Amino acid sequence: MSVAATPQRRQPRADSRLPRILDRAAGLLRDKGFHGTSMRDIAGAVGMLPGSLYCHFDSKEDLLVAVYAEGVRRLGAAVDAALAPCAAGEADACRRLEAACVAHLQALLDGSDYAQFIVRVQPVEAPGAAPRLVALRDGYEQRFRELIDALPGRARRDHLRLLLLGALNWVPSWYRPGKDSPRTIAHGFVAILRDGMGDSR
Amino acid sequence: MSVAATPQRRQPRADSRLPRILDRAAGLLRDKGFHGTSMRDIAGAVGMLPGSLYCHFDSKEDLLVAVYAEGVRRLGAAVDAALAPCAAGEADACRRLEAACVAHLQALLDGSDYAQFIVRVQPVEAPGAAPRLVALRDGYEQRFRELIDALPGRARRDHLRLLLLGALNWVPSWYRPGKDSPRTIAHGFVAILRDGMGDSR
Amino acid sequence: MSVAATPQRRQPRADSRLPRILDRAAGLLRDKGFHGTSMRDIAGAVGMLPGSLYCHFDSKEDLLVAVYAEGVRRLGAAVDAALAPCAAGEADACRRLEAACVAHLQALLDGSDYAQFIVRVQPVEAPGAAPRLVALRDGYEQRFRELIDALPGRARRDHLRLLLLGALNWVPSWYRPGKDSPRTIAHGFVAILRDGMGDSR
Amino acid sequence: MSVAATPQRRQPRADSRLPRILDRAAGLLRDKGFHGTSMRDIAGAVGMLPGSLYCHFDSKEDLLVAVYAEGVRRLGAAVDAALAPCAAGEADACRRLEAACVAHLQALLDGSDYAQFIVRVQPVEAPGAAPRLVALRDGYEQRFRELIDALPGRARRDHLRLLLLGALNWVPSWYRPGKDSPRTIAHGFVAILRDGMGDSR
DNA sequence: AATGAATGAGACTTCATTCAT
DNA sequence: AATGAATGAAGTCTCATTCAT
Repeated sequence: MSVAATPQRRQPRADSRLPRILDRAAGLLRDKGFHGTSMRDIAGAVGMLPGSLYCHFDSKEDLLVAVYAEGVRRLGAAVDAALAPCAAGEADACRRLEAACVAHLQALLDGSDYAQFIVRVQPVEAPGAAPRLVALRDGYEQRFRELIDALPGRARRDHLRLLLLGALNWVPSWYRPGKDSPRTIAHGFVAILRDGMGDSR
Repeated sequence: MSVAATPQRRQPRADSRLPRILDRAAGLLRDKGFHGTSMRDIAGAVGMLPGSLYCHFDSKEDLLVAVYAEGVRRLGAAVDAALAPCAAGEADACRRLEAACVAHLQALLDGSDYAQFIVRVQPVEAPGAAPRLVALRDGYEQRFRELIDALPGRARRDHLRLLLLGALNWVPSWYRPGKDSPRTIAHGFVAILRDGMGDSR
Repeated sequence: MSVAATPQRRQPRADSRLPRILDRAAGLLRDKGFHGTSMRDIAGAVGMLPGSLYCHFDSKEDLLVAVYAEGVRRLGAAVDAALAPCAAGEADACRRLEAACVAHLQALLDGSDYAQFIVRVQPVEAPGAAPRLVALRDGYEQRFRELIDALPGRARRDHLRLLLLGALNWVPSWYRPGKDSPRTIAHGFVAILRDGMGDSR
Repeated sequence: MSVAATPQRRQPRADSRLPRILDRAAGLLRDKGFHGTSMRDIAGAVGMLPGSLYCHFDSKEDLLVAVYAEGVRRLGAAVDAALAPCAAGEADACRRLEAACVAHLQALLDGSDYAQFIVRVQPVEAPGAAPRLVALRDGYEQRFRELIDALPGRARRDHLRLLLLGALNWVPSWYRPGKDSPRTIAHGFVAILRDGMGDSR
């Protein structure tokens, strides 16, 4: 009786340069956008030849999706970690939202290149990748959907969520380090939403 | 013999193709961004050859600035027109802001391609044009600075302005025609800011 | 009453390099085939840069079609010239066919690069161009269809035509200059077809 | 204790993938030519990686020669099998040629990919392999040289052979299955050569 | 015998821009 | 104001091939 055919290993080698590729690509894509970043740029930043990138990705759009997925994974992990200490009882709903916003904004402003890359690159720029990017983004934003649904109050949920996420995601376009910290900004935004403009202290 | 010497006109000829160039460029730049839109694309959309664009602009970045300037001019005019009926007394501050937001958002969602182009193209994409783009944008946003400074309430003015403008400018990335109208969304956002989430009706 | 808008001239400039491009491309394509000849090769042979070829053709396949069309034009003209002196009466049918075969084979062996290029490049090599190539080739071969239909005898017309054209077009793959001349070969082939192998003198 | 020392087998292992490589390569090379077929294509068709092909061949040209040799072997075997029943007496010379032509054309049209590959790929496409390819092809065509030398009649032997083989090899470029069978075409061609066009029945 | 990653060259094509006409 | 042709660089991607594992 023969042994079953041993499956050929499909797992990457230990010294794979793929993580480095994703990291550098995230930074370049954040700075210069999808069309402004060339495969040559990315390869050069990792110290490979442009063609070598195609050992890891079938196309530039596939590379974009891979970076996006890694970014969403990290951003989601950061928010989940910030939420972990707080229980999910309704009494804490507002505090939980605030914690998530702080984590989101910190990732966006202080963190690695991934978060800014995610809010900068518009799916429409890469038509072949757009559906996958939108799905990834939706998966992440589901967290905020649930947090906001758990809030008390009578404001329309969708308006609240879109107002908040839009405002947060727009911050990198005017943020300058050294003034208000991400935490301060996030607190300020949530306070305005909680109390309205007349009563924020 | 001619009638009284006609002063030489300084305004462009009636059949100039420049306005058409700006219009088409606005649409293409909105859809595909600065690096994603080629001079060839723009020329083709107007029915000229790429080289002919250089009769009107010295470079692609100059063209970008020209489109941006025209867009800011239109957007500013739309907001100014919306504000004209309301006096500037403090009593109306909140209503004036709301009118401006509605105009801004309508231009962004219903209007021509210019407004979306302006909120989509990031100055950083075109380094040589960035300072001029930022100056133009700031000139437009000055209106909101003044409107918000005129508001009563204790909330931080800069937080309020950045929260509001960020949220508004982010709308095109999720807006789908046929659901809430731009007016409804603008009202909703301003209501949340005015009253906080607990009390919006 | 205004004059009609003068149509903008679309005709090429007098010193166009397009004919040279076609000539050089024909030679290279004949020698190395479609996939074996690069745009770089062609551009280099004309003394231009690769990208400059795209002023004249939208793609490599379009260039191929242009060379093919020119080749078919020349080949057709050569055969037509050879047929011009002979009247089209049935009595001459066999002589007319012979004249056409001689002209075809001379073009194929002595003539410019175009004819050999045509019989060497298979339409299937360039899928996007294949239908156009086949149409061009059919247009040329129509001459032989008519010549053979005009022959007396009971042999199947299609077999005769395909036998003859196939044999002629295959000649370049074994022909060596200095032995039998194209004229001699053509005469020999036609004689065999006319008389059968037992009686050719 | 083992039975009489088994001589070490020199023949390839039963599970070798080499035959499959040759088969798939023949099909791809027939369809797309030497330059149009990549090592990646071939590897992919066999389910291996491109580099793995170099376990079997030192270069792409060597692979080409191997496929060509296998094709010539098969084609020769088919013709030899068709000739086997007929004795080699002069009385049968014409019938023997006809049998060989039928076998050749059947292999070319109905058979595996090898025969079409052989008549399609021109030795000149792969300079490093050309001499070997020509030698292999000549070895095969020697059969037809002898068959035609054995014919009665006064027609030039070389013209006859080249006319016939050229016409046969050109058939795949116009053949469409469903109309005349390979056998019918071969019979038609040989009849024309035997009797001339005036008398074919 | 085969893999997965990499190489270095080169593929086709497009880019912004120039310039004589 | 516009054209048509050209430039030189750069774009994404594929090529045959190598090699440690």
